Amino acid sequence: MPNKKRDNIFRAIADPTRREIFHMLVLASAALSINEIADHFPMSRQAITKHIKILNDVGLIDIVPKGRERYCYADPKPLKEIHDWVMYYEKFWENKLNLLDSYLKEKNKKGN
Amino acid sequence: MPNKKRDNIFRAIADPTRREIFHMLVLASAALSINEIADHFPMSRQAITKHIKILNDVGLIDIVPKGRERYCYADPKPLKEIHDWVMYYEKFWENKLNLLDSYLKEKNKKGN
DNA sequence: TAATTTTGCAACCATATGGTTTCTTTTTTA
DNA sequence: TAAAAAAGAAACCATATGGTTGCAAAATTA
Repeated sequence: MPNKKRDNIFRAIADPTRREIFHMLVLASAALSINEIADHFPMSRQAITKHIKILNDVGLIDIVPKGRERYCYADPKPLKEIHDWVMYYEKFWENKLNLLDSYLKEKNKKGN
Repeated sequence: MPNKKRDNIFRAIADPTRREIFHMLVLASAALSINEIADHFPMSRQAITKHIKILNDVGLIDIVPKGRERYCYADPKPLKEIHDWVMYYEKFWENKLNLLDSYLKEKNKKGN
């Protein structure tokens, strides 16, 4: 049973440029237009527009049109999906213990 | 300043098949060989081998060769990178408040 | 109204990605 | 020792991805 929504958000945050756009918007005290965002990146406005569309599709960015501009706002709520996924495994790294460690310890004890 | 290690782990978990392989190994009480893993998926052993290599490269899977087999263990520790990234934004979805919400509220108050 | 600004749309391109198949090597088992 | 099993290596393929450029449309400004 594939979780398309989950897949999409994992994909959305996999790209470093998209994470940077998102981060910029979280830090910004005001909303930023497409051009204002694009100005901070070494690539074309169109490339940024595509990234913004992907972020918007998964709900990480809200867009409010105003005149000829479109103002972008970060919305971190969808990250809860990632949060829930990753927290499931927390106990493992917290313990600093995993199956391999146990295996190697057991192996040493037996001396083979 | 690009964080290559971070980029790689985000990329590694972006693929649903890789997340499933990883999850299978976390749940497994014992280590699993490549073939044992591949048997659970509708694709070829070689495809699975490639996924395992990517997971191994970022440290999410440890591999212990034993005879002609290679046993795989999940190691969730590298997920701390994802955890740290996502936790930065937690306060936002916890608040159920974001810039857009504030903007719209403000807008309503002013009645324009 | 004419020029400028902001954006969208569409075509295009190179490379990355996720998959396949075939063959070889190494190890185990019969 | 011969056959079978596990895995790696390499070539190949279709599509996805991240980028580009050029042009059109809508809104704003001079």
